[in-house]
Amino acid sequence: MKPALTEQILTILAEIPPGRVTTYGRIAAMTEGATPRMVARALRELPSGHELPWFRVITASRRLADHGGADEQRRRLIDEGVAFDARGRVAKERLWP
DNA sequence: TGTCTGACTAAAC
DNA sequence: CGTTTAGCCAGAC
Repeated sequence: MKPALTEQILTILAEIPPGRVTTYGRIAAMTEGATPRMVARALRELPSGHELPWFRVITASRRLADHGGADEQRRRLIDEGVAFDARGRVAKERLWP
């Protein structure tokens, strides 16, 4: 039987390479039926202490989603070498896959 | 069961 | 490029 959507989402999340990013919609499309909102929910529900790269998930317009951890997210991406342009967008070459 | 909400998106201006 | 709008669908109440 197919794994729960949440499990599929987290499995995909764990495969995003360092220095690369992907979008809510792309992750959703890789699962068997999840929607971008479900991906967002899955990230929000992540327990603290996990080691999944939640900060490598951005919006379809390649900006950071609006949430409380956006500042930390931007910092961690920059630490990995992901740059933001003057309008706060990530270069599309950084998209994974 | 009905209504509201949200770490989203695509389309229309 | 920005703002708005409708669609989306699983949780919380």
